[in-house]
Amino acid sequence: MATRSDTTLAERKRQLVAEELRNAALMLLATRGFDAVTVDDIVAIAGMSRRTFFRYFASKEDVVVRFLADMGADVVTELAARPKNEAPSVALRHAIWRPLSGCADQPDHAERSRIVVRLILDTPALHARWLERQIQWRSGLAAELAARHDLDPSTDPYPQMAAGMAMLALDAILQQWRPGDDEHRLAELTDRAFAVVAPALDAGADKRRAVGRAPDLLLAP
Amino acid sequence: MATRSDTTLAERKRQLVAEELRNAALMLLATRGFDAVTVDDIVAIAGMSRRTFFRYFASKEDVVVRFLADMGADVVTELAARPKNEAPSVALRHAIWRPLSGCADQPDHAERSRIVVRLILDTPALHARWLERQIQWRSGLAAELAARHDLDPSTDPYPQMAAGMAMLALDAILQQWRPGDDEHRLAELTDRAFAVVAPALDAGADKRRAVGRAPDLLLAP
DNA sequence: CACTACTTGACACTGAGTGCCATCGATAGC
DNA sequence: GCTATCGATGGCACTCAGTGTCAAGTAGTG
Repeated sequence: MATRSDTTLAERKRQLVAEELRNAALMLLATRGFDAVTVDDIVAIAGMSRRTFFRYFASKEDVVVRFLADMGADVVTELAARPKNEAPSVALRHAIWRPLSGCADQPDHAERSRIVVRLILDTPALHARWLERQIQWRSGLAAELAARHDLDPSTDPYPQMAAGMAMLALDAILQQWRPGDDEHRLAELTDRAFAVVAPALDAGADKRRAVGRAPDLLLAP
Repeated sequence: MATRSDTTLAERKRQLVAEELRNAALMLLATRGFDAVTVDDIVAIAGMSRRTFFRYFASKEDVVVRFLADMGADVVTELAARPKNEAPSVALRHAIWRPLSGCADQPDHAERSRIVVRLILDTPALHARWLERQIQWRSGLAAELAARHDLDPSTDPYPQMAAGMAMLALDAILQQWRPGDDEHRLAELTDRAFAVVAPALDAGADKRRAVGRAPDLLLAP
């Protein structure tokens, strides 16, 4: 039996080590830039061996991306918790907002997150891994959306694309996140981003949606 | 002065070498899988040195991704060529369709392309690079869209997100591309994917679009 | 104390990617 | 016809990411 809820002593020790490594990594990467830092540099600061680093993180990119990766699970669970009759644009907007509000409430934690976001968006290698993560979330969101609206995800492109539009909104928000932005400003960015995709999100969720009215189809009707 | 248009002899020789390397690479990668093939394997088949490979391709991923990368430029130029008053959903649909129809007209070339697409979508490392490329196209498309509709891309999230939606559609199309699909089937997939995002594409392009009607905003009006 | 499970560090190894230099072949100028 | 030059190539050595393996240390448990 575990001593407390589900975190054993060993578990907490592991998290401590991981956090130590992450702190050292983020500090170096944010100041010197991604390519100018080697794993040896990181473990030298953290006072551990190179091998230990790779026991905790799958790659150098992983340290950075995982810092924001927990967001993904939050988004999916938040979407699942939204009322079933809610419009997709509203449910997804609140789902995306969940981790953002979590970032924004403590200013120091928010600033740290913002710096990591900038590092990711400005470093091609990190950006690629970040998008890879997003795809996993997208699949989770798509499955949830398909269930909510009783759609077949293997034939209907709506769930995947709706989830993708939520990710586009997230990207747009993070892209415009400026230093010193408070929670109010982030909420404003979120509302604006979702205003763009909302028409598609809400038009497509309905099974009896009107197709074929589109002009100039590649396939003549 | 060049002997013919803009391709010198040396230029054509370079392209020939690149094609030889690409053929060897694609053949091996498609049969054995991405991780099971080393660059040494590739150059052994192509009969060249390891060093030469990296003079033509920036990375192992690059060989595969560049095979489809020329699509990007086509899409942007096609969008620029569409009539200025055309609805965004129509213009973008035809822009995306351009490289797809180019793929689909010769069955053998189409099948080769389809296999490469599957390899990319099924290999995480390749998928990440593929998305990295898409980001570049997205910026190009966004710039073109901003110009078409006289929007300021630094403040208005529409151009970037609209370009992103076009990429989502492209992803959905490629994801559903099955063996033996002819041009007609690809056109059908394209129409269906764009039917999903069209409402947002066409609602957002208009400067005087209605915002604030969205229910349950994060910011109370 | 002995046993077990887990973590760590050290070493060696593969493979990607880069810098450097010697060489070869084609072309231009004498 | 000879040579200087330029670009492409190959070979070599190097850095760095990432992995497998093994020995040692450090808990908890009987």
